Amino acid sequence: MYEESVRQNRTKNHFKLALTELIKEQGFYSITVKDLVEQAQYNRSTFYVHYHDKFEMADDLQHELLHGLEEAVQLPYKRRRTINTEKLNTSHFEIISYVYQQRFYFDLINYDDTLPGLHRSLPNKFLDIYKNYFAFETIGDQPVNMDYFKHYIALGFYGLIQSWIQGGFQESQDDFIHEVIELSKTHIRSVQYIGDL
Amino acid sequence: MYEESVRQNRTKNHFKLALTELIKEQGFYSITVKDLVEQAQYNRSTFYVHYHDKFEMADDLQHELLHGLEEAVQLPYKRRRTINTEKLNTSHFEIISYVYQQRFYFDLINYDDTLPGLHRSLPNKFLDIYKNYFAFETIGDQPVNMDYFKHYIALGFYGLIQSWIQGGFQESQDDFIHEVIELSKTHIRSVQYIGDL
DNA sequence: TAACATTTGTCTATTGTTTAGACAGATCAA
DNA sequence: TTGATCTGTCTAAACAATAGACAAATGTTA
Repeated sequence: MYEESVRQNRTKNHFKLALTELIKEQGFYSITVKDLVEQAQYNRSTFYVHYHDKFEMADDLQHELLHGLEEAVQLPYKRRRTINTEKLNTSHFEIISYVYQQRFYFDLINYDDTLPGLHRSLPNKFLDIYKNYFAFETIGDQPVNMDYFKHYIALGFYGLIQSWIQGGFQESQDDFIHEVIELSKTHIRSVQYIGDL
Repeated sequence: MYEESVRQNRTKNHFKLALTELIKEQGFYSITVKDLVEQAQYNRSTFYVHYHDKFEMADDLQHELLHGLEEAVQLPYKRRRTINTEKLNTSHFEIISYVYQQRFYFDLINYDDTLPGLHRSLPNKFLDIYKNYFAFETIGDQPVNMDYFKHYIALGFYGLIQSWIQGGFQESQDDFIHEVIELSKTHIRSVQYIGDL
């Protein structure tokens, strides 16, 4: 496994930024490598040093974003917020924080001709996270189909994030968190993060 | 006069970004070169390749911003907005556009311990611009002290920009432009841009 | 104020990224 | 079908970024 140097990452980040800008302007499909290097202000050779083609690059960006979400969930409690977390666990804050911090990129879900596969992979990542990192307790003794339940919760949370993104992040991060808490009080009362047990 | 390469400018921009972030975090005075290179993720040697010290760098950033304002005024009419410009000339739109586009940097006026001299140089630049690029017609036949008048108009416009910045750009660019137009209807009816004559 | 630690500014040699330019083949548009 | 543009690959050369050392200046603490 090769480590990527700081310099290489810097260059790749410039390309990712350029790609995102161009997707918003003209859509993914019509973008050429020439467009990319002009936007990013690099030589065409430089692009090929880092990527084989624009699809590899799009994958790289997409994986980075999805991986970032997963990492956010696993963050230790250092960065815990000074907010009443009675009903919402820390991981949810970290996810929201990460999305907001990377909002320029997550904004890509507002476009149709965007990172290939993003519209499927992003909700799927939320599902994954709920499957792998969260445990639930049922309230009362009525039996629940846990698989359905996780789908329900995961996609519900994704829906909230989605509407926040689609609204152009009108609400501040803190306002949004409060909204989510209010909603969770009525609907996801039983969520428990494994790390909390 | 040496031309700076694209690569050099890219590096300098990273440093300028880092400087701005650090000013907002800890103020200008206490920033060391070490802090800067850590924030910008460069080697300390690299900093000294581009700048003699942090003051030279701060000057560079400050001049870039002021110069950008002046260039905005001189922009041709290509980028003219599709808005009713009856009462406000194109240059005002360009200034507002530039400030918004560079809002991360102009935000620096909200800090006390910031780019040295910025709190004087910025309003002065507005004055300069009014002196050098705008001509006025007096309405009616009462004589007006033109020097006073330009100070009045220039600082007034700066005040509007300032409160927009200080409010964290709450209003959208278009909303703000409309506000300015409304105000200008009552107060700066006689402004004429030389290029418009 | 003495001792210690940190930061500064300058310098060299080395590393490694970015570059220009060429090429044949693929794709696009008229 | 022709001409134009874009692709992917490859070189050698240009150049920016780096590690590391140094003496001097500055800051900190006892």
